[in-house]
Amino acid sequence: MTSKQEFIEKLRNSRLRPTKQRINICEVLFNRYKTFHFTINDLFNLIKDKTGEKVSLATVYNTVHAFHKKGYLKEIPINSNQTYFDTNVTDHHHFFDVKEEKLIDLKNEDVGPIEIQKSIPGKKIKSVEVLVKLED
Amino acid sequence: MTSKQEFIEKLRNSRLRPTKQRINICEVLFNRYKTFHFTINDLFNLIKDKTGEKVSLATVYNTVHAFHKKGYLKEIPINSNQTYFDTNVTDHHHFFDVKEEKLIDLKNEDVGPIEIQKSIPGKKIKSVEVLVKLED
DNA sequence: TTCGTTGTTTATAATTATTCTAAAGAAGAT
DNA sequence: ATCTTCTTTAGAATAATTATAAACAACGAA
Ligand SMILES: [Mn+2]
Ligand SMILES: [Mn+2]
Ligand SMILES: [Zn+2]
Ligand SMILES: [Zn+2]
Repeated sequence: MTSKQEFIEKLRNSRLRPTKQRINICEVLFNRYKTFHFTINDLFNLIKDKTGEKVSLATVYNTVHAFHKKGYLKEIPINSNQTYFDTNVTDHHHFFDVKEEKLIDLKNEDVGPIEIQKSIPGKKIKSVEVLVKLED
Repeated sequence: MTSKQEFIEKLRNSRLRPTKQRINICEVLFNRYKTFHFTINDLFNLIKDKTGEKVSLATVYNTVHAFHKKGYLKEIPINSNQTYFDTNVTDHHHFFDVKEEKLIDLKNEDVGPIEIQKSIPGKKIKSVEVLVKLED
């Protein structure tokens, strides 16, 4: 996903109007080779840096939540003062470098298949996530 | 762990003075048959309910952090507005019922062994936690 | 293209979990 | 008892996130 046209289509397909702000956010989030792990604040700053245009913090929050809801972003469960998101929405797991406060992808094959043997009546499994904390 | 004397010893062993407040908190946290998953606010309210004595919120925070540092409590990585803690400090994993906002223990045998095949130079693994989100 | 509608952005305020501060109090040692 | 050190506490400060509501932009129909 690389061109502005594609972002516009992507937004249209989700019934999100393709505004200048959302397209800029798409550029920062999705115009990359590698997966991107970020906090709202990371993103907020990168938008200014990479596009030269400022988007209000409220819009960054709104858009990230909209993309999350549409399945374009994944929320990574860690305890931090800030919430982390991930552009890689496939099933995968993470290292979290506690000192650097950085997430690193783990491929499924790096972890192996996880079979949950217990079940709770009336509930079904929504996601299975492994978090591996790293220290020096 | 059941008697007040034991809590006093436990606190002394950790070089934490056995104050009335800390002992009350121990009663609520550790005088139970089953593991206990809680937020600071849960605990704050339970102390009043179960002991009849009020402990200030700041002390609840201080004590939970002290116990966490001493290894008497485990912090559970989930994305929530509040931080969850666990009196079960053994290696184990969790279900998180997203609707009820409740944690449920998973025994290691319910998940199976997890072998991380990837390593990061200069870093070592501190913990491996599986979080299974549940929906209706 | 214009117009009315609906969705979006924004600055700013509100909320809320958590941490900090500093003074009063309690525990421990001598 | 006295001194020191640790602890508790109310309240203030911090900081991430969410809510508000007015200005603005995209859309679709005329
Ligand atoms: Mn979200
Ligand atoms: Mn802690
Ligand atoms: Zn990832
Ligand atoms: Zn547990």
